[in-house]
Amino acid sequence: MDQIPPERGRGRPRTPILTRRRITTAAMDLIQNSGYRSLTMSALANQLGVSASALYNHVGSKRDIMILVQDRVNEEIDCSGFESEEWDVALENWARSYREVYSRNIPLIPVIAVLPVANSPHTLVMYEVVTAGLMKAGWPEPLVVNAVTAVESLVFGSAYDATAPGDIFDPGALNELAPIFAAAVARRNLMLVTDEDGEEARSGADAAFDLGLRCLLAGFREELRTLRQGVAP
Amino acid sequence: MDQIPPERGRGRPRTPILTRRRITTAAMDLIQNSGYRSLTMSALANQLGVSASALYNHVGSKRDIMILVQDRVNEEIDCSGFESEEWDVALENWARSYREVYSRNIPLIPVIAVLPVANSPHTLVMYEVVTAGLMKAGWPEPLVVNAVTAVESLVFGSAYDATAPGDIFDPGALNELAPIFAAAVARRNLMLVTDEDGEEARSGADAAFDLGLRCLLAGFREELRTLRQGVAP
DNA sequence: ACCTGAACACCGTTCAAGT
DNA sequence: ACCTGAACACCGTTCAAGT
Repeated sequence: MDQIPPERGRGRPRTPILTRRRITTAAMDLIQNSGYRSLTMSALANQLGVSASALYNHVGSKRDIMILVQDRVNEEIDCSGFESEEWDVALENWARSYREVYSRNIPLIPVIAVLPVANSPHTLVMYEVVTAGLMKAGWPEPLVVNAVTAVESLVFGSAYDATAPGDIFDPGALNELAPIFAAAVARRNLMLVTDEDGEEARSGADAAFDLGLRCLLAGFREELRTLRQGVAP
Repeated sequence: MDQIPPERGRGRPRTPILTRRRITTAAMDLIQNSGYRSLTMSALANQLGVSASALYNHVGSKRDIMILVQDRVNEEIDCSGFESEEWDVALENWARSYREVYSRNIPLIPVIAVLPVANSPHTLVMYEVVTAGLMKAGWPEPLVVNAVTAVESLVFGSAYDATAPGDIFDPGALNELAPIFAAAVARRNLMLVTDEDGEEARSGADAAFDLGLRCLLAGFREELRTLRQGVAP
């Protein structure tokens, strides 16, 4: 089936030093060790023992590398709940894992959010698992993609939030511009440390995500119930 | 009350060419006319008839300018619903306006999402209106900030989504990796053009945001109802 | 086909020098 | 105090030249 490609020219074929796989792995290592800020074409080339211009024999741009990284990162998202759990529990677990992964990979969000899913195999497999799980649970086919997208939107927004400084809502010197808001922020912060069942203090971002996800899922359940009763047009 | 500041040195005080206000306005003009990509320090300086280094007498960095722009952009968000409407209707209108504004200002999202609200007067006023509206409607004080944050997270994620290409979910050549997902995407697309009450085709991103916002608000209403009945610990 | 090294066209930012 | 002009330390990307 696989034919040995005909050799063009006279030289023997040489095994290339670089492959897209190796470039992706090196990029992941670099990110893991020194963060996205240090992922530059020359740093990446240096890590691979190669000159920066050599990378352009295998990828078209730095954005291409981000896309490769993104597909690999999506493998870390846990979809296992859809095998055994109820759809709403599975969806919640998936959303939590999704948020955790992207709060560690914030610079990927502008990339993935606008990126066609074609050519991203692991991403597609993830969507397949989630879609199949929802449809098996009786979700109507035309709504599934919208529901998944809505959860993703909440996840991306919340991932940003998770990386924000804890005092992001402190009004500071402009306190008198927003007294009611300032009081609510203070009350929220108090709540976070003295949570009834909480030995451990949660962050405001976590509490907001918890509330949002819980209410979104409650709304989903209600939506499904309404649709099943059948609404006459 | 306002005293004329004492003159230091011998020179008479000169009126500066540049102010933070003027810089912000020029930045907004530049963005409006040629987009965020063309907002560079030298282009901005050029627009103001000044050299790039002069800007650093008034702002510490380009990020500072983004923050000034962001506070001005937030003025465009419509909060008027909280004056007259029910809290859920007002919150929905606010979220829709918020998303519309930020889908035109995507590059601000990474800035605002992580930005302390202090020193952003218009942003604070917005939060004040929303918070006051929710609390007047009976929302418990410790939950208000979390609810607002959850809506914002959905809004930011959906704003990204709104700028994505329409065929973002087409599996392309990897179709066989995700057959169930591919079918659901096709079915969704069909739904969009043949919507029962829709003369006008909506985008998938709009449909997803509609579903997400509707369900989130339904969940909020249920949460409030439950809290009002009082749950004994 | 694949890699090197030099060069290009930008960035944001700094700083001595002027007034 | 505020602006200029030159310079700095980077970026991603291109391209002729080598093998």
